[in-house]
Amino acid sequence: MTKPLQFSKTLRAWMDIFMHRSMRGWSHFAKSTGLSMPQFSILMQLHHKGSCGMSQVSERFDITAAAASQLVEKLVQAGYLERAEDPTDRRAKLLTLSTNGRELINQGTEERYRWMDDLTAYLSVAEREKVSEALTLLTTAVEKMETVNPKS
Amino acid sequence: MTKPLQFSKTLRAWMDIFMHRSMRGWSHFAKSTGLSMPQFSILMQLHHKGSCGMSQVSERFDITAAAASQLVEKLVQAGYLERAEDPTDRRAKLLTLSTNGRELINQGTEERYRWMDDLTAYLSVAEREKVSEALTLLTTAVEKMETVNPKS
DNA sequence: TCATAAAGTTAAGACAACTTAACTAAAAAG
DNA sequence: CTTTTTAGTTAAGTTGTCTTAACTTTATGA
Repeated sequence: MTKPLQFSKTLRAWMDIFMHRSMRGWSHFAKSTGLSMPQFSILMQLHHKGSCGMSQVSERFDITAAAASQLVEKLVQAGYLERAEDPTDRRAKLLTLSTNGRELINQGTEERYRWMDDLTAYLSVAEREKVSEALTLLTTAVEKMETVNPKS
Repeated sequence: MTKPLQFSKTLRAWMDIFMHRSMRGWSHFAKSTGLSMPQFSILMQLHHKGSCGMSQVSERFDITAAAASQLVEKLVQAGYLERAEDPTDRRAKLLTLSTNGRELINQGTEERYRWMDDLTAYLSVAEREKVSEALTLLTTAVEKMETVNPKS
């Protein structure tokens, strides 16, 4: 057992459930903050990448530089983003989350993760151990994969 | 080891990576089909729930009945959704995915899952086994949780 | 050094997703 | 058997995202 196909099936079953629940929480939270989905997504990207330029934003979301510029402008106005000049290239901008932005994302993350924490109650200690190990395996596997074949 | 806090941390680390990658694939695919995110989300909901009425759509996405009606109308026009009269309540409608709709979602699912399949290459057979077991545990835990405290 | 490319902004307008308001039709309630 | 509630639609108008086009400024390369 646990042939590639079986493995794949398990992954997908989990992913289905997981995605469905995560998305609900995610979009709900975005709405509660008053931010649109595209705006929120940009904050999420910055949360992940740490910082990037305008062009990375337009690439990532497949929109024109103009659209990216306008979305970012709103986020800067709202105080969630800092837009500084890139010292190594004065044409470019360096986008980073502001303290408020970081707080917002952390809070959203918190809410989206809560249901997963609740899962703990439905697992024995031994099961938690197993799950914990397995997810660590997956996490490091993804990291390996990304160093070999980086996509962002 | 594997105290609640540790467990929680592992879950979150995995979730972070997972969400980021999934979302990329998901929104990319939605765009490639020509559907907007709200439209695609409705198809996803139907994929999960099997079928539902108009009011469930407006509840789920926190939009007015009018907005839901208009979005659904487009999806029906595009041939992804069937909108039939509910035999038990002639005011209500029964929304279901059409064959095309189902195909579309399956194809999207396929693409969104591919990177996870690629993960297989970075895990030993023993590791796959562990991960598989763990995800099964998680999946059944969620199912338990949902029967106790249903949210959709 | 001069031309061209690249990063970003701004303005004008297209379009999709929403909203409210006014409606039809069917069910529930009194 | 009226009255009220529920489910959904349609129309008009608002707003936000996105595009193209015309720009400014800085970097690159011939």
